[in-house]
Amino acid sequence: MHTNQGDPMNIQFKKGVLEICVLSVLAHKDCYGYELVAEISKKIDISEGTIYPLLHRLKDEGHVTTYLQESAGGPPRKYYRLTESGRKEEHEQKEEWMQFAASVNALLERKNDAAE
Amino acid sequence: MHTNQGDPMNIQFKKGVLEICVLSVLAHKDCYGYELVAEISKKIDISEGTIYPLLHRLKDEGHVTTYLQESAGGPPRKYYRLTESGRKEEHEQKEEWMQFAASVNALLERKNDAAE
DNA sequence: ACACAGTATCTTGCATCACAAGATACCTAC
DNA sequence: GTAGGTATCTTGTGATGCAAGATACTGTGT
Repeated sequence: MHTNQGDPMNIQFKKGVLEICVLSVLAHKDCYGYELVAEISKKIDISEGTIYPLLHRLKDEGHVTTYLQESAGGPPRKYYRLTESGRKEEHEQKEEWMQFAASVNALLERKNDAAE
Repeated sequence: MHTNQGDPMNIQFKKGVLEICVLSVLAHKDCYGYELVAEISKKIDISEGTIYPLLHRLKDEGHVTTYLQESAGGPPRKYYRLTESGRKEEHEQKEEWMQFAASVNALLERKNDAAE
């Protein structure tokens, strides 16, 4: 798969963020790994070598459960579904991200030294 | 030093972001390391074990130059000043961050599955 | 003189997480 | 059977933030 939109994009920026992205997509609908890569790559480049370990981590932590489902042309798909704990985590991490991004923006957009 | 505002804050979120934060503060005025920690910690918790390696990296990459200056009560301060390359880097990374944050927000704020 | 706190710089070892590259396997079409 | 698209997973590497500590200068209190 290869669905990036040109730029290499700073890898470091993604640290920790891809987890909340996955949780957020799963909050809308159950997905299988390959599908998640395609879905998220519309906005942020992500590779399969990233998604599978991430999904296994989320399962180990009890934030998702899985079920297998046949597919037309290919091996069976492993779907991931958010648990209650996963929904709570999605909400908390989203809040955290929003606050973090706001803090960074406040730092970057300050045009004068005198400010506070 | 200890200037955080309560929360532990997701460490992973900071990866790569602290660099643009440092560049951004230096774009306003020359600073020494200890001062940068205090300045940035108003918004985002950062430790000294992070700032010094980061500043050395920026110097190795030619984005900053340094000069020593006596201080009233304590050892001399090493001030960091942005180079032309540093200003360019500051601008580019800021653009990159803004676009990245916008992409993440777009993913997180999508309320319906049907969207695109 | 001595100890201690505040200021200031720097280093070492550790943890986390994304990625590239590749292995595996299923199915369809040629 | 060979190639390509679908799909999952693993291994090793790299980047970078942190805790903890070492170093050193200055001023204050005893």
